[in-house]
Amino acid sequence: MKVDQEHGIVEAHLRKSGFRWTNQRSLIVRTALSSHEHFTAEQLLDLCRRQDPKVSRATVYRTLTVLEQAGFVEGLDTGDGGRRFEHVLGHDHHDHMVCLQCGAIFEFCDEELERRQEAAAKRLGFRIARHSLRIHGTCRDCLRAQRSQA
Amino acid sequence: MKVDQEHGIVEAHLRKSGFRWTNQRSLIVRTALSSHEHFTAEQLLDLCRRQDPKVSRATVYRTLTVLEQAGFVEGLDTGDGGRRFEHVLGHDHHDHMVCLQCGAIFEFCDEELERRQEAAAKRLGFRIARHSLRIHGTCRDCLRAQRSQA
DNA sequence: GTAGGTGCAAACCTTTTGCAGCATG
DNA sequence: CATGCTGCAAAAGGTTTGCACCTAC
Repeated sequence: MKVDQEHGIVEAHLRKSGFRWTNQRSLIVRTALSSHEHFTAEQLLDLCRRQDPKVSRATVYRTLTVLEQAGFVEGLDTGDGGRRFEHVLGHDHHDHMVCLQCGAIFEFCDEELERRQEAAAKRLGFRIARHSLRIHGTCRDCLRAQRSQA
Repeated sequence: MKVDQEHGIVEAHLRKSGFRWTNQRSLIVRTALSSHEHFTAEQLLDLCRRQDPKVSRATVYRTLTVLEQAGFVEGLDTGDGGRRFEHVLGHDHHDHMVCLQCGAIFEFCDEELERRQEAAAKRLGFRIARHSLRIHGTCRDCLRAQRSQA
């Protein structure tokens, strides 16, 4: 199964980087990889606790930090002070549109956008580590709902 | 002076929108307009308190909300849970590169980037309210410092 | 055996809110 | 003079940290 394979990749990478591979990390990684949504730290904690009720919040946060630095997970600000995470393994890079009405997140991708960002960075002598393009607005469904109400 | 003029524009707009024009709002707006940096709410509070030590934190936040909704100010997540604001009056829209080493923020602008975002939104039937493109990485100066150290 | 990781609870930081009093229109 | 705004202090929400114990290597 895909999750098992990716789980193995993460394990190998973290071990090679000198991290210990604990039961908690294994569980958190597996849970994150199985989660196809954009999840909050709190949601991930809940999911993990279904398997092992005594996983601590701190460990989930600490593990998310490790995973984010290793590049397996990406966090994106939701604009209201919170963050959502998504795993990146096996996904192509994409950007996000966030509906301010219903909170839905849509993914999209545009190669040209990427290229122009790189060009802009080069112009300034800046080395890109990551980038985040978020478009906030109203999604098709909410627009439709608004119109039918009016 | 430019700040006075912009201050007048904000005042007129808010009055017209049914908001009251209080001493506090006047002070906060003037201070924000005079601040050419990307400031945090707390920094703005400090600056205001130099003029009037009893301005409250709540009023600064409430005023920032009003200004943001009116489109005079834009907030951007710093990725660490905080936000920085900038005033928008008289500035063209631009995006940001944030140096992860030194925290410096660089502005850049690319019309084609804007157009392609609009095209992507149109494809999904999404109406854009605002968007935020942040590129994280290492700035020219920090890269140079790294190299000279090595 | 010894780093490094974990769980707990408390601390932290930024932002929001309830409420009584005040000032604007 | 009524409503909207302010200041205060407390609450809220998300995340981090100190510390004693535990466990992978």
